[in-house]
Amino acid sequence: MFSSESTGTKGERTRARIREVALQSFRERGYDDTTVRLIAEEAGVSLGSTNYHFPSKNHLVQELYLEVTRGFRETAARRMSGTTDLVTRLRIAYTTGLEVLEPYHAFGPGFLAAAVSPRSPLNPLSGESEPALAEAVAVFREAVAGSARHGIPGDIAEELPEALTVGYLLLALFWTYDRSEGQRRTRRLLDGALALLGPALPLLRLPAIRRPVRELLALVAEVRA
Amino acid sequence: MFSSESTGTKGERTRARIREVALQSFRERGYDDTTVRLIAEEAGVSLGSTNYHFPSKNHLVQELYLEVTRGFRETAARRMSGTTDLVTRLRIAYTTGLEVLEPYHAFGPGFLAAAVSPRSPLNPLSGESEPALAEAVAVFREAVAGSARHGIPGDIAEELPEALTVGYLLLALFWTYDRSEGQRRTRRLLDGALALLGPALPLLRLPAIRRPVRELLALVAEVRA
DNA sequence: CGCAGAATCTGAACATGTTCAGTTCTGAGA
DNA sequence: TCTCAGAACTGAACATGTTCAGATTCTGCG
Repeated sequence: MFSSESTGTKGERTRARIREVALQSFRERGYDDTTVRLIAEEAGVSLGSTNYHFPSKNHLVQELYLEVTRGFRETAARRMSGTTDLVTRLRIAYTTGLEVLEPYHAFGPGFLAAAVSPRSPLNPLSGESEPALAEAVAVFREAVAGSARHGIPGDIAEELPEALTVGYLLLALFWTYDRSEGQRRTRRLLDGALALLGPALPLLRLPAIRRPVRELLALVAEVRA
Repeated sequence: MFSSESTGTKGERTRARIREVALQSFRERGYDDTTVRLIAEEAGVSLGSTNYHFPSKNHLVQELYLEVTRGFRETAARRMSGTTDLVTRLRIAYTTGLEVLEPYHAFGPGFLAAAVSPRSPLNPLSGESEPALAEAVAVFREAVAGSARHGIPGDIAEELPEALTVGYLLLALFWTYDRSEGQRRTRRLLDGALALLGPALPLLRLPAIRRPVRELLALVAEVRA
């Protein structure tokens, strides 16, 4: 509520008001039921005004992304500070990542449909989402950086944060589809993957494993919309 | 062109004509530039008529799916018949899967956006896509069934085809994002994954590996929109 | 053949995101 | 205080997918 206070130019205030009304509506009504006309009405501006401040409806969701990923980063960083074990830190990162998405699960499909197209500015991998994506990558970079004795070869460790972030996006994709109570299945998927990570890490010392893994990580890390 | 011949009831003929015009347009113009009004005009029917025969635009893409996956199954089956090595068979299956998608790469984003939402009938994992998905699962079931001495524990082999199909969908997702010439990067991703599969298969005999893998496969195999 | 009911078809109307030509307002400098 | 360029805003118009009440055509039966 404070951000729509009377600070900045008139334009900035209007923009903030639209932003706030939109985010509130996305949270309450989801993506589809939040129409641009509704936002305009609740913000007390005309239809055209929303498009003056935000080029498209998707740009408004972008603002939501940013808010969510910022919370992600802060919470995850705080929680990870207690341990230096890589797998444990990753578990915290992923679990927190699912937690911040929680309030939006009911609306997952709507957001997902708008988000997944490579052309959409809403796509987490698109250039316009870069700030939000950067927050997520930072979480995993910290997760890796703060861990000790994980014995991961340097060249692989370097690509890891980006690849782990893609992993988070895939986990979120699974989560969107997951209709089990409390998204229990997604948790199990995460548990299984992490359980595999422990025994698998030492294998990275074998060239027959390390070489393809490095190649895969590089490809995945570079994926961009 | 034969399917719009004068066979069946009048309704069936109109339906076939609409279907044909739509598929042709999807191939030429992609998803977005194929408007329902355009289809109606080219098929010589009214706007409402298309919605009488196909409840929505997405249902028309469903028809395209089916045609593509049928080609996928036929071609893959023919090509796999020469070998019994699991990894080789999988390579053939996945490579063929990418090949049948080839003509649509330019329009990937449009189709993808329409397809990915769990609510969309267009979603490969939705109930309405079941026939198309079944064709794909059949490809991978055959790939596994026709291979010899792969040494995969029975309980895991059972879930494998469904999980491999999800793998194909993810590969297609990566492919959609892949803007490298001829989607070279996707091929490399596939190569890397398959290179990992060879050395990894024997590890399935270790309980610490097998247990989480089985859990993961089960979760992934059951994913439905 | 004639007719009733079902199948098929029609086009206007609606909701929604987006565009844009034009209008109003704001604030810095004279 | 006055001016005016640019910022901010407006609402009509457009494109598109979908819906629906009604018109038209077809089909089988007497």
